[in-house]
Amino acid sequence: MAEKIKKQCELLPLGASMAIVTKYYYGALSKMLEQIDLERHYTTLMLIHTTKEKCTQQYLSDMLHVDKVYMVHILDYLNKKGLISRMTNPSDRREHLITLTAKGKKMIPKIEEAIHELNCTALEGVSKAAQKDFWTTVETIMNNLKHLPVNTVDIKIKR
Amino acid sequence: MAEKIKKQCELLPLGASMAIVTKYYYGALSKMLEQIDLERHYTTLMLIHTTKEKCTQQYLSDMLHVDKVYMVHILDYLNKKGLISRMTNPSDRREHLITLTAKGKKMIPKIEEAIHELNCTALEGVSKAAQKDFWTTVETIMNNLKHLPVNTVDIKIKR
DNA sequence: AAAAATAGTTAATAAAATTTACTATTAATA
DNA sequence: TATTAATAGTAAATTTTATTAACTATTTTT
Repeated sequence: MAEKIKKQCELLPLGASMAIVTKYYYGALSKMLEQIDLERHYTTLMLIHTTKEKCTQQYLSDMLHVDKVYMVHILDYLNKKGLISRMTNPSDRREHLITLTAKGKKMIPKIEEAIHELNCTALEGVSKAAQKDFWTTVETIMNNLKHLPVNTVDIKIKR
Repeated sequence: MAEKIKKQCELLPLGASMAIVTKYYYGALSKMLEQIDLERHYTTLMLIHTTKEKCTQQYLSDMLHVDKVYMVHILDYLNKKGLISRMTNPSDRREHLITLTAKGKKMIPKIEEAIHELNCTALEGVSKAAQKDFWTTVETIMNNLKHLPVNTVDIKIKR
């Protein structure tokens, strides 16, 4: 009978490798950006900058897969730094539209540059074709995992 | 002059995508394993099981890229659950060798199965060749980022 | 023998994330 | 149209994850 050989990467959680890459990446990014007056939440700031959509807090939460409660905290932080402002959407007063302040906009190029540079560093030695395949696989993985049940049960209590 | 077109994935941190995959993955894994009496740190337990190396706390910290201080906390948790034991290495009494208890060993198959299943789910629709390329790229990224300076300065004070 | 390095721990703190319960507003529906 | 349900965001409390500094014990280096 043939031995059933399992590779290390099949047995260790795929998520573990992703977590390690994430740690390395953000560790390096915050080191690269230590000269600017912002220690955290570069990604949120960049998303506010790059999005063409109506930028509500819920939108940011959905895009970054962060709970809206924590998003409040992130935006409070960015707001305290004077980088963003919240404005009630007059056509739907539940929504707060998030925009960059002048100070926030001024900070974008440096962050943009650091991200671009770090992305390039990370993918050094990976051919353009392999990079494309990599992103395709990442997207497939996301789609495969997206709709699996998770442990955050949301029981509605009838009052 | 040619426009310099930047793709979304070039501007948004690569780490952001990795973070999202990580979240999805562990969310699904802990859902799959909600029937066992262990809510966290599946990866650490699996690594203790799979490693052929001398399994010290420092080794686990290095492999999972978790600070040794936090590793103490993780192992305290696993120990409280009765899944691991610590034993001083007689040939180097600084080291504590970590092993699974009988209870710990008994838990492995279910975790192993869940990880294998979830890894397969995650990579569904990705050809074997593309999977191999994916892992190669992940490893390249890790190596490219591994030695970059990070923000955790470690100043030794002369006494 | 003294100094430096390594493995692990403790306590304190900070950051990230979650839970529950809430207000305000809009959409659905009976 | 009045009630109910859903959505967007907030507040407070708590838990989990991670970091920092200071420490003991042991081994290695000089």
